[in-house]
Amino acid sequence: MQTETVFKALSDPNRMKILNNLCSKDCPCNVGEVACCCTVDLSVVSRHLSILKNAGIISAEKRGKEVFYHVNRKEVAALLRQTAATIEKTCCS
Amino acid sequence: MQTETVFKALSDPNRMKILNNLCSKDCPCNVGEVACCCTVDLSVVSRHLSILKNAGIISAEKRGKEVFYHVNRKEVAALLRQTAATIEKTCCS
DNA sequence: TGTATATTTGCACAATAATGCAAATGAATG
DNA sequence: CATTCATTTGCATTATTGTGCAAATATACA
Repeated sequence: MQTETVFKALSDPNRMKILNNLCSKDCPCNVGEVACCCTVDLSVVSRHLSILKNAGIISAEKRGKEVFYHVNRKEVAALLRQTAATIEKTCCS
Repeated sequence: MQTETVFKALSDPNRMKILNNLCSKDCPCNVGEVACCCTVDLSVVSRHLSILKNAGIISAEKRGKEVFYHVNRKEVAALLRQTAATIEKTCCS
C-alpha cells in the first residue's frame, strides 16, 4: 500500500462516499448496495471500487455472480497512523 | 480542516514532494527553497503551496519580501489519526 | 524614485480524470 | 442451451486540474 496512491484514491467525493458507506457496514457489500450512497451510474461505482481496490483500501470477494467489497480497516488505519507519525516528526526529533 | 480537502490536496505527486520537503526541515522555508524538490516552474510551486495552505496542511508567514511556509504537523497528524480511528471502527464496535 | 528580488496571478493550453451509455463477461437457473 | 442478473469494460464526451510563460504585485534597498 502506497501513501500517495491511497491519498489519490481518496481524493474524489464519490469515492469518499463509497468508502464511508462501506465503513458503516459490518458485512461486505455487493456493488448494488455500495452504489446506493451516490447518484452516479453503477458502472462508475464499479470503476471507483476498482480504484479503491488497486490502492489497497478495500478488498473484493466473488461469490456467485456477485462481488462483495469490504474495507481493509487495519491496513488503512496503520498507513494513516504511520503517515501521521512521519509528519509529526521533525528531522531533529 | 476537512478530511476530503486534505486528501485532495495530497493527491498530486508534486504536492507530496513539496510536503515531504517541508516536513524534512525544522525551520520554515521560502518558496525558492521549497521549489528545489521538483522540476516545475516556481509559479506552479506557488500554486501548490496555496492549495496546501487552503487545505490547512501548511501555514505561511510573510517576512519582508519572502514568504515562509511550514507544516502544521500536529493538526495534520491529528486529522490522520482521527480518520484512522473512524475507519478502524465498525458500526458495532 | 528607480531597480532588483520574491512571490503571486491571468491566461492559454495540455494532461488527467470522471461520467454515462452500450456492449461484453461471468455465473446461476429455468 | 437460452435467459436473467450482477458486474465490468470500451468508447466518446465533459469536467477538472496541472503547467508554463508573461505580467502584476509587494517589499527592500541603492
